[in-house]
Amino acid sequence: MAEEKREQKRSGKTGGDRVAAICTALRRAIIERALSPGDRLPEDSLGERFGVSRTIARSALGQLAAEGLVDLRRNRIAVVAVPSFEDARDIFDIRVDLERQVVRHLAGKLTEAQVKQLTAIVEAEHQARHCAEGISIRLATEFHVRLAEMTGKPVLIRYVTEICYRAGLSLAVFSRPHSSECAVNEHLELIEAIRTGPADKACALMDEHLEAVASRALLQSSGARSRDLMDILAPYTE
Amino acid sequence: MAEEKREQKRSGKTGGDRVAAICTALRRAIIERALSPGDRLPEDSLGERFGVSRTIARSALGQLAAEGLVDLRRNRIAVVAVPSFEDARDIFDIRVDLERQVVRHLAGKLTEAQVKQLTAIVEAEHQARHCAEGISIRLATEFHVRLAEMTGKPVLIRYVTEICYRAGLSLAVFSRPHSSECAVNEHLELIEAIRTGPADKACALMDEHLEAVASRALLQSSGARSRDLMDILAPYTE
DNA sequence: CATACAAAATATGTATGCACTTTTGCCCGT
DNA sequence: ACGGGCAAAAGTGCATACATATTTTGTATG
Repeated sequence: MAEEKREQKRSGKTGGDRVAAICTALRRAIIERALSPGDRLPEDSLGERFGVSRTIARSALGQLAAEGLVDLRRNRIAVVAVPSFEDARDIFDIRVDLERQVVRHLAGKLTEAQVKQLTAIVEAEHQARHCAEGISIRLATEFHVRLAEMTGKPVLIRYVTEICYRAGLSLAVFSRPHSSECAVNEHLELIEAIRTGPADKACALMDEHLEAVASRALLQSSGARSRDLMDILAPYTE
Repeated sequence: MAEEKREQKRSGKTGGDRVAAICTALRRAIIERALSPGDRLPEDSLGERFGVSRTIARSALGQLAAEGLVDLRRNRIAVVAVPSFEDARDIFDIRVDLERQVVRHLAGKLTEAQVKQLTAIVEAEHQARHCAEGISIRLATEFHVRLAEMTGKPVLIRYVTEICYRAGLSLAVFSRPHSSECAVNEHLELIEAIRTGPADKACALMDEHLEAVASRALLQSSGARSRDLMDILAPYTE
């Protein structure tokens, strides 16, 4: 028992955790807005689509529900979660705290390779800016997740990642298209501040950035685009 | 199959979620230290114990793994998680931020009934102090969870609850017996500060309290009681 | 023509069976 | 005795079957 052997047999065939694969796919579909809040996720369909049984699909849904991305009610079809306005506000409040910790741990300690990696993401973000809305949003999220990963702290990574995805989902509910796209410049400034600046300065910038993202979406949108079919169709009823 | 239907007969068949029931039971067993970090949790045994099939037990384990209380590795028996020292530190760092938010939202806004409810918990904590170590720890955790619940913010409640349980588990690994028991007085002071005091004052007290709990355990223990069998047995190898 | 109601179609909840993996423990060669 | 290896036991991974719950569809009726 003195030694641990790496059992990395996960290539394609069996073994590679299929539940995790489905979770990853769904997370991405959600963050890219291929799936919208409220969209139905029947176990059968998922299983068929991913070539697994309901058992696996169900397990993946359970996992995503634990992450707050999916709403799971007894005997009911799972749906992509629909965060309330209050949820969105709370999610961003927590996000600010968590990411401040990330910045504090990283300030002045980024390696050259890390800076390059982050810059590459922002670059991709910039390129996807006009053609692919969904991709752009995913990359913006990935920027923050990567940042967290650079702390090397598993617990922090996990919570930041989860809260970032939930924030992205919240924005899908409350933000108008394109409202968060000026974030590209802010991301570049963040990299610079974290690389060079003192921790306090960098933290402040991150706070500012996140508050800006939240404000652009949460405050501007006059209290949520009501997803209720009745309200949506109101203007069309003659 | 054994003909035993020992429990779980609530509301006939449609039973309130049995997975959740098992999760609750296990969480409590862990926080009360009836289960220790590293203890094995075979699906069969759990299923038999709770009168359900492996399917349900497995699902519960998945849920707890998502909460960081259980370690789940492929083809291996699930075990109660064993947080590393770094994990424990990170968990407490995050906890401080989250609970500061709780206090900020609650400061000066506690109702009479809420104060009474909290006081009752601390009272029970005090009584359990000498006879039942596990119960005392659970009540201390419950105090913080209840506090979070009083914000009425589902997202915050969820994260605080989870992090409190993980913190409790961490203490099970790193703290010596009885090291966190003077917390009773601190809890009483907290109630008072939140009830009357300004938000900043109350937040500071909460920070202080949590840092104290963490310090008593994490710093005092000379760098973690290494759970590695090799190190543990070092003094015994004659 | 709108509504109520019944029944098919659809989906979830859970147990169980089988294949595969890990662990345990025994047996044998040295 | 001691260690190595092999086979049984124990445990997980996953699909499937069946019971139950929900949703939709179809139809009869006031």
